Amino acid sequence: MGSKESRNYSIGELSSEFAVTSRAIRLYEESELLKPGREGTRRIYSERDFVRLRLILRGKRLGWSLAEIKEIFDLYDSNNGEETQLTRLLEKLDGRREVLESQKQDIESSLEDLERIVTNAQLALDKLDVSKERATSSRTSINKKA
Amino acid sequence: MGSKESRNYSIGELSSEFAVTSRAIRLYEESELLKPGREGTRRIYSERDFVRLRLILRGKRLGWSLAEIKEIFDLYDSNNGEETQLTRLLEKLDGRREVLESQKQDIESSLEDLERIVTNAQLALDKLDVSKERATSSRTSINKKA
DNA sequence: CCTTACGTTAACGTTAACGTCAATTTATTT
DNA sequence: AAATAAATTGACGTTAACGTTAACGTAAGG
Repeated sequence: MGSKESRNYSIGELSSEFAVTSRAIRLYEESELLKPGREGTRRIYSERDFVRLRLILRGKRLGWSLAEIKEIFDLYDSNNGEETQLTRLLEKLDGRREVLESQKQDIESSLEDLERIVTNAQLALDKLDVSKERATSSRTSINKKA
Repeated sequence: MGSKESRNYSIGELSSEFAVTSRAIRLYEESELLKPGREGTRRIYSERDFVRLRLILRGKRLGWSLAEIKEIFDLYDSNNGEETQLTRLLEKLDGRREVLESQKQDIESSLEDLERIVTNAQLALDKLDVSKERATSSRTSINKKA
């Protein structure tokens, strides 16, 4: 059971894989988001760390702070099967879901705004093109007639 | 034409309306995101400022920096109808759209993750409840038989 | 006139999230 | 063994986005 052939990673590998500096990765450890093992003095990252780093960066792209990300990790980790903990977990998760949903709504509003602006700009641009076309209509019309 | 009965706002009104400090609002001005008029020394905000403030806060909820938000505003404002500007505007807008779309994807991945965790927690909780129910089955079964 | 509420500028403080050395150690290649 | 590459631990610097405090102005109400 539980014998996943899991690779290990050096800090440099993670760094280049995810395009973050090693400084950042160490900071994430200091912030208790990653807990790499040691091989002597060197950090040795497991598959779990790999996954977590991906989650961290995804969180960052959504504008979350390291503290918020840690809260989620802790939440998930503290799942010890006790009813109180489970209930609390569910509550917290629901809170997060709400935030995500409203964030999604913000994005959709933004996309709508963008689209309106794009449409207007396109319209303005088309008008300009039409003017130009008229300005060169002699050549153009010949082509059209042919 | 163009005679929209537009209200004006004091900094305090905006502050309480959007639940941000006046300090923040002044900072947004300093960052050239808002350009309120003056009535003597006091700032007087127009409907346009009102709308922009809403946009600013939406941007912030999406994790954007004030500089990024300003870039968008500038972009939008610089729409002078020249072809080069229009083209540039469209390019930039497309860039923004890509970011928004990928951000949306991040959110959906997060929501999926959440749902998986919730499902598991629910399952674990249900099992606990079932155990409890068995423990009190005498009373329960009477009710069911009746 | 005095108080109260609201607003102003200016300046310093703070926190988060890193960047940037510097000095040293460890591992690998030649 | 010597050189090179990759890591390590401090420690200090930096930027963004405000918070906080001080010292003062202004307008309204009692």
